[in-house]
Amino acid sequence: MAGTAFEELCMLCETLAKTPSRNAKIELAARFLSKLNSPSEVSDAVRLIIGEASKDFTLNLGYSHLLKALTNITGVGEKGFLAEFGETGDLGETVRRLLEKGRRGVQQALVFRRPTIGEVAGVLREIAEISGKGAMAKKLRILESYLKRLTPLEAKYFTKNLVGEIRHGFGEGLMEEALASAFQASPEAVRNAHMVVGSLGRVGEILKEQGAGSLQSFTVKPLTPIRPMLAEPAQTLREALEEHHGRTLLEYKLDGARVQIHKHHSQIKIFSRRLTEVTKSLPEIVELAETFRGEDFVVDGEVVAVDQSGRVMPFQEVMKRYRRIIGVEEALSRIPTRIFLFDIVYLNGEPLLKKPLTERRQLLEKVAPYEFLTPQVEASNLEEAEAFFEEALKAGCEGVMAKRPSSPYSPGRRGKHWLKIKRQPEVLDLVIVAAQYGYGYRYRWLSDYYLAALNGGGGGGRPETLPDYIEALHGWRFRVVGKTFKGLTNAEIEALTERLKGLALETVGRTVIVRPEIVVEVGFSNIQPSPQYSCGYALRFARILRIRDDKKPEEADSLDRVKQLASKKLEG
DNA sequence: ACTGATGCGTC
DNA sequence: GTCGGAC
DNA sequence: GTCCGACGACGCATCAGT
Repeated sequence: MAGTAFEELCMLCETLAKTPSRNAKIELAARFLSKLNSPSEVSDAVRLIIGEASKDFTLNLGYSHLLKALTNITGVGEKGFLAEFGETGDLGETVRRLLEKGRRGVQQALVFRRPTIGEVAGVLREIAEISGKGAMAKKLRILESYLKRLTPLEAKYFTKNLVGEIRHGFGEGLMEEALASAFQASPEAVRNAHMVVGSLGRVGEILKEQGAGSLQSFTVKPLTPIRPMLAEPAQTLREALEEHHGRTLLEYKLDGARVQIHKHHSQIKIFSRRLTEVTKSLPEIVELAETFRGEDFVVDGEVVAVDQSGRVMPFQEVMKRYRRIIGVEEALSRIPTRIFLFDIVYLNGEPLLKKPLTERRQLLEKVAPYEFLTPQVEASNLEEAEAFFEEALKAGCEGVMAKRPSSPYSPGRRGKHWLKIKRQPEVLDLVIVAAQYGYGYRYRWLSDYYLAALNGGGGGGRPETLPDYIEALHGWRFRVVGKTFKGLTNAEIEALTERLKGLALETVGRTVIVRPEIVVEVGFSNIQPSPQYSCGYALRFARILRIRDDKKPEEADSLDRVKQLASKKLEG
């Protein structure tokens, strides 16, 4: 049977982008999916529609290579490219327009038979599989020749899949619904299968091949990762207690990396939050898991870096271990890690997803020694909760988790069963020294802001990076400590854009350097040592709390204050 | 053998 | 990871 | 309540260029 044209999928996506109603989107996608010919076509289509393809296999092609390829095809330089990009803020749309202008793309495309969905997915897969010496050149050659044979519309969605920005408001959540509708399955069954299988494309394939009934058999099993359960943010402990009807289980929220440890007979595998395998990076955790009781299990936890005395180290430290595959042995002794387990979802042949948390915790305690469990208490009033929260902060945590005692383990879902309560953000008053035009729906606005502290002296070398250049232009009176795009409403961003344009000093690419006049109150979770900013510090999770029109730039916080806060944290 | 650019995955 | 906004 | 899109800093791996 002939495959379905990729062009049809592109037209669906165009329609999805124009359709605001979620139900209508689901209906459109479902109708499309149910028309497809084969399991593999459903799989490919699902991936290409929601941009799962670029996540499923790593292409190692991004903005720069795309620009190179496009320049080779159409002769447009970076300037022309940026000019066109500035019109829409969308890479895929930019490619479409440039090809249309060039005409060459169109005419070439007419020579060829229209590619099918399967062929397009195949090309992406082919690009992903290239590695080794000369890989980038090879990837570029394929990209170029393929862009040439595509129509502008096809090239638009090919590009979107390449860079992983589909931007039609139709993501995983709605695709689950669409698959359910297309193949007469219940959304819960599809969701459940997705949690266990990890890839929606694969779920679609199974649905087409074996029908809705086959989804029932999907459940957690060792050595196959499942999506980890997630938590929803909550502001206060009081809120958490109320949500959980006056009784909640509190746990340390450690600042590390999520791990899922599987044991099957003697084999151990460790998976990350996004289900990539990190077993090789954490040999000491593997060794430890071998000593746990139980033939088969799947446990969930957080791995953190610790110092020689066992104190929890900052997040950056654990990242030096987490995905390392070169020099693991050397790093092993330099940066020891420690595991804190908080859940178990499978034990000796039995899935535990539906069992209440309290029961799972009891089983976990039988599998792993106490010292490897995340500290947990039951709190039934605010005093108990607050005491535990303080204790958690003293131990170097970001805050606590509050979990409903009766809750099941819902893989991949974020809900009120698990709440995370972080400590209050720290606050600084900083100056906006430059701003960058946004992407997607924010492309017309200066939506991303360079934040700077007053300089007490220092700096003044030769500018090497854009932040350096900004600082130099301001006579090194300010030092950039981070960037943020968060915290303002669209209306505020729009208004701020106008103000900033009025303060413009110089434009570099999509960045506008401005007179340092606007002071903003910035909330953040942490100050980290920065290899990127020449002042040596950077804010983590910065967001604007409010614009401080009552403050002059001279009244902003100083870099010295930043340093003080950073060192206080280390002692804390 | 080393460095810088680029991409990806962690939070 | 956080945030605002749309459904 | 749920989903989506817009983007932050950082560390590691890989590849290209020298």
